[in-house]
Amino acid sequence: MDTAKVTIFEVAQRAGVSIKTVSRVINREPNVRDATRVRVEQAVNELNYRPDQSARNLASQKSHLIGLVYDDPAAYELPSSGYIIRLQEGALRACRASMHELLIHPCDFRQRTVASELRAFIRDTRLAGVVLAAPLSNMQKIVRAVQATGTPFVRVSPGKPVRNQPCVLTNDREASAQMVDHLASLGHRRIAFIKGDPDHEAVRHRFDGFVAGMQRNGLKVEARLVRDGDNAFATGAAQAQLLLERKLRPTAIFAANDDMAAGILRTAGKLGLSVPHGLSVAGFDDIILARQLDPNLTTIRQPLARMAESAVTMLTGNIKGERTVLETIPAALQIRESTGPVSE
Amino acid sequence: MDTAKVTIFEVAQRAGVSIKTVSRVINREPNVRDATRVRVEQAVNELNYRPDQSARNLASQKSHLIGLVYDDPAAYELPSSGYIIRLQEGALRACRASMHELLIHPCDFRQRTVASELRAFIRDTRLAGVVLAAPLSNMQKIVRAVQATGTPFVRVSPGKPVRNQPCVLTNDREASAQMVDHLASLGHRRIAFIKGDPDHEAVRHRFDGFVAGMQRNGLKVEARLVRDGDNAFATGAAQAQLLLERKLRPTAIFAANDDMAAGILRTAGKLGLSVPHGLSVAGFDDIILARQLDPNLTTIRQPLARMAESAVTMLTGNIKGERTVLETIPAALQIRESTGPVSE
DNA sequence: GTGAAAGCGCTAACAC
DNA sequence: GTGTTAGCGCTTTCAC
Repeated sequence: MDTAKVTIFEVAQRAGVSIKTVSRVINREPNVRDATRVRVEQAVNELNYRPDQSARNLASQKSHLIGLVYDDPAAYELPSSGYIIRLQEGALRACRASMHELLIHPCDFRQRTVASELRAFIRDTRLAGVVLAAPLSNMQKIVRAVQATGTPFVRVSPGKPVRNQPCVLTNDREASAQMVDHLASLGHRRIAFIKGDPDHEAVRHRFDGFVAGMQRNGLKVEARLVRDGDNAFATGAAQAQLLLERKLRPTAIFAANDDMAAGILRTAGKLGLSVPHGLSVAGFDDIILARQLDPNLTTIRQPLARMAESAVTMLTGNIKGERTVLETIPAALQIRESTGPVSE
Repeated sequence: MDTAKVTIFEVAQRAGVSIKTVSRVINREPNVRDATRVRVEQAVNELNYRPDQSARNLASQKSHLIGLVYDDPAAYELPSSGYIIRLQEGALRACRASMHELLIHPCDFRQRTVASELRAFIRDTRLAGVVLAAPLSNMQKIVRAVQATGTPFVRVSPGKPVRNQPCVLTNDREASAQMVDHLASLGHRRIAFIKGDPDHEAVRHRFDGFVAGMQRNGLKVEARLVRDGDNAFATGAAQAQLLLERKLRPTAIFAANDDMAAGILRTAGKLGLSVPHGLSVAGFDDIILARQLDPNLTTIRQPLARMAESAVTMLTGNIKGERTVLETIPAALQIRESTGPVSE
């Protein structure tokens, strides 16, 4: 197919310039006369020349590899696949645009050795940059380990910014508050909330947003209507059972994630309570299942793909001198069938 | 954090050997006395030396990168995320075991330029090997493009083997037949089948397996009970509607994939037909949704992770001289709630 | 604007 | 068994 590999020398020779000039053209460096540039480009095309990445990497001491680091789903249940795929989708988009390649690196934060393992990975691969996804991006032990390598990195996190740690955020707290606005506008006043896994900082913000939303709508957060959860379907189902057994039951339940919201729907079904007529249900994440449930789940969609895309762009852009250190991409309410007006 | 990078020279000096010996130790080459090896390893540890991948890549003309190539899900609906994640999971497992890194590369086979785009990718990254997943692995135009690069590759395919094309297979045809065995053992005789997307070779085998299964159980394949499909939920729902409107309706419907099977369940629900008492439903793929449906879906699970793992192992193993060219990993029936005895 | 020379840190081939 | 000598194909530095 290809004949022997064509190197920068052949190109230089054909274009009648030195290899350095070819190098300049390839790397879009300044200080090349237009005419020269054109000649070189022509030679590149004619010879079908492609620079050898290994050689560039060695000489320049960096690679064109972006690492995407996220929590290892093998340890989770499979719903996390949607989360990961969307991150990858965005990261890949940005990688293609900037001629980088994407290396995926799930890692288990429950393991003692994460930090050193991550350090080794980054060092061995000489990554051009690292994208650190939640929940890892909210664990300072891990972020610091990455930071210590000196490799550019960006946190992708629905959380709070941290000094000196480049980050792509989303306004999940505000989005939660907006969900309360939505429920309030439908006439709901007794709104229950099922919290998420307390280990996930990002998920905690959702409760904060709920509280903020209740307050700004003049509604009272009743302690009994706020339940602990752990992000699992079963917990959503169980807590919903407890909430709906009450004499004065909530007219709406907002769960910190979709899995638990799905559990709520199941319980409502079992209790013969129609949704949304007898009960409104809202979730958070917009997992694939959300649109497959009956009724479709009203939820909040984090712009994961766009966040990851933006993170990679920050990484590959920074190299050329631009500097973005913080960016916020808004989450969007997905109003669907599981929320409706109160009917009492 | 790290001080100046330590190179093979420092290690050699400290161990009192030449750099070549260090290189031998690192690459586990033979011809090193044990005592020497130990001294070198000690020096490596003391200095915390890590070989520079870029340098090795350049010198050895190959990288430690494995490319995982699959159809771009952006063009599909999101259920494919489970498929991709499982492939990645297995590939990553094997990569970690052999000290390789995984580069993911979704690509859209509907695009005219796939072949050349893939070629450029493989060439530019100097991959150590390529794993080609279905449906791409069943498209000869694409397989040949990969083959032409000279880079080792393995097809991951629930399909038929092709001469000179290393492949990890699964017995999906036989698994489909086994599903018919299962249904037949429950007393079903009028079993309908909804075919998949005719463009996907792998999905066609499922129909073949259905026919084989019917025959070996002495059952007749009724043309009217075999419906065309395209892998989509909506199609499953629509075809189920047609099938269930018949005066002599099937007691079981077997769909070529889970999405369509989910559609069947929906239709059955609408028609007030209880599953499995009034109708048995079986799918293929074991997507995440399969266990979330009510009733849980009986289906067939392709061992995707193990297939991808095996593919990467073939790739990294071959390099050391071993040669496996074909491997078959069996798919397993997942008998759940959606199939049960006929009740007529 | 352009070029010459000097590496980047390793592996390969062959000598010892 | 072990060492020596050349590169791998590029980028960098600095001269012109």
